[in-house]
Amino acid sequence: MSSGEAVRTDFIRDIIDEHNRTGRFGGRVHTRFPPEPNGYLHIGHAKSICLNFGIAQQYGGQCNLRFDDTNPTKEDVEYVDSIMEDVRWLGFQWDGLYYASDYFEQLYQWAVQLIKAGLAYVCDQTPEEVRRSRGTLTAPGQESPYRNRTVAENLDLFERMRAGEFADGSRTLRARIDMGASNLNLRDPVLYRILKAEHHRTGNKWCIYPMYDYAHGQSDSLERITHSICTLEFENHRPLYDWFIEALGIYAPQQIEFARLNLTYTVMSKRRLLSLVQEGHVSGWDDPRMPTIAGLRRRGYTPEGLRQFCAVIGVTKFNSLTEVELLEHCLRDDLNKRSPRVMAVLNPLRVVITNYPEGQVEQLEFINNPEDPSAGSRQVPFSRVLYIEQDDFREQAPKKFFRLTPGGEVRLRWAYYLKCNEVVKDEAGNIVELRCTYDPASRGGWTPDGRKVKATIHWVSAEHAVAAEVRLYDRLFTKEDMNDLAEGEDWRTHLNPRSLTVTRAYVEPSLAEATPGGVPFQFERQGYFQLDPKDSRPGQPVFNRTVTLKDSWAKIEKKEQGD
RNA sequence: UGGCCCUUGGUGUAACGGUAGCACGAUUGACUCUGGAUCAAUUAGUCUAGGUUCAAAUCCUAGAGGGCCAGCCA
Repeated sequence: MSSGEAVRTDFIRDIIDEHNRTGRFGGRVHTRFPPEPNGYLHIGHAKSICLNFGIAQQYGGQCNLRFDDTNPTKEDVEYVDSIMEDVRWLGFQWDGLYYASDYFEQLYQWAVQLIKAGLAYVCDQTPEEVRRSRGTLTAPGQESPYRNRTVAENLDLFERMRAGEFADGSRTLRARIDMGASNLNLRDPVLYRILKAEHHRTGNKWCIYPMYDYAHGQSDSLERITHSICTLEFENHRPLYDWFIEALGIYAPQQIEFARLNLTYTVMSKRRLLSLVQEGHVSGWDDPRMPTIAGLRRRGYTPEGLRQFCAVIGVTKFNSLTEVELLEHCLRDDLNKRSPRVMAVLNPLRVVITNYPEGQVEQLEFINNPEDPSAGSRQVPFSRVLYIEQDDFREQAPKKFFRLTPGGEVRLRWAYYLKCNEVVKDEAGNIVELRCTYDPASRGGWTPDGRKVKATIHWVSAEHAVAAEVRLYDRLFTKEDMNDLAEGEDWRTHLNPRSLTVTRAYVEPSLAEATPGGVPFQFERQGYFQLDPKDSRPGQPVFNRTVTLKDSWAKIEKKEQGD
């Protein structure tokens, strides 16, 4: 972690400090990040990753990466690979790499131990019967008629479950706890179910698979995890987590729960993200509009920016909704320092400088990054025909608009003063060209008479420009809180139809040599852009807009129109 | 309806019985060859009601509001 990222304290670190004071774990700190490989990681996982790996770093401890792969019907190696890539890209390296499936045999032996202790039994109830006998939030459940089978019978049945003698769903192994418990997780939870499915790592070795509750705590225990940090929805599971550890008489980690990240204008549930991909609302898990790590990476987000964001949002038990503006702030803050400034005209308007000699080309010096003098400068060609941004010219200038207007003068960035003399239109009345004059004495952007212009606009030389595709992204959804939907309302109805805009842009010649994965660029006055790693081709660059620059003109214009 | 958890400006958080602070956002101004960046200022808060205490955002009780739980998902 770089030095700029402050280590904050939070209630979890407070608990760890307390444990260190009392010596509960002998001063040891060992966390783990335990994703299920059933989807791509998203920015909510980044919060968890930064928390778990960050704590390990801060306390001189360790952090494991463990795949919680106990449900073969939903998991896949594609996800395993993407998860490892994402964790590394975020800047973390795990100490131990494990899979819950590594522990299947041990978990089985522990189940036998529970059966022998009279704490688990094989149940023949159908899923429907189990549901009916579980009771409700207010009423206790009824005990299963199979609850009092003998140890010998349970042992025999459980062994035959493993041997594949029974059909999927026909039997389960259940813990013998309390059907009247107010915490429903304690009403004889299922430990093992029969699932004749091929597992991405163990193949067909097993046809019974442990449930999350039965596998997770014991996996933590085996890895000598000290602090098992998870999200709030597992709070009700902690008594069960502790029950297994206690019943088995094994090493006891401490589970601690925190609130997951929610962001405005996006969805974070794996189910919804999967739907977006499968239903084609986005191009894939790494679509730059997705809140996935892969999507954010492709869009141009940096690990530093993401880590800073995770540091700034903090960790609490309060179910919050973080404004996406905070994320964007963290990104701009990082990008601003490191991005070379370049010229790109997104919506080109042709400008002919009538008093500039035909065929003449000048090389003008551009500062690469005013924030970073060591970034140096470069040469950019200037000639008689340029492209400027359509938005930078208004035939009828609104109030407070001080870019180019008929008869008005602006500065071309690092070049000359430019005055508009004539507007050329097509039959339909569209502006197709501006005929302008420049002031030869203003070379470099200053005039000897010291007269001022109110605006500086960007441009590219038409003859030298490189055509590029530029993809502009907006929020994926138009609704701020996607967890706050009306009864029966389909979340898809809030998809933003304008979340992607593609433009045919002209960029300065130096960008022809840009390579994917290289430095991010700031297109002056527009935003930060990164080459698309999938669709960009040499000579045919495709740029993704990572985030816009703050645009105070847009704000003024909106306000003026509102008045 | 039962259990568990949560509640500090618009948003995210800090304050560990003793001055309610920071960041984002918003607004205003300064500066500027990016209407960018930077800098400065302003804005705005302890869910309610009781109680304990010299003193409560903090402890207690009740209420209100929110979250999670009735998968052989995690």
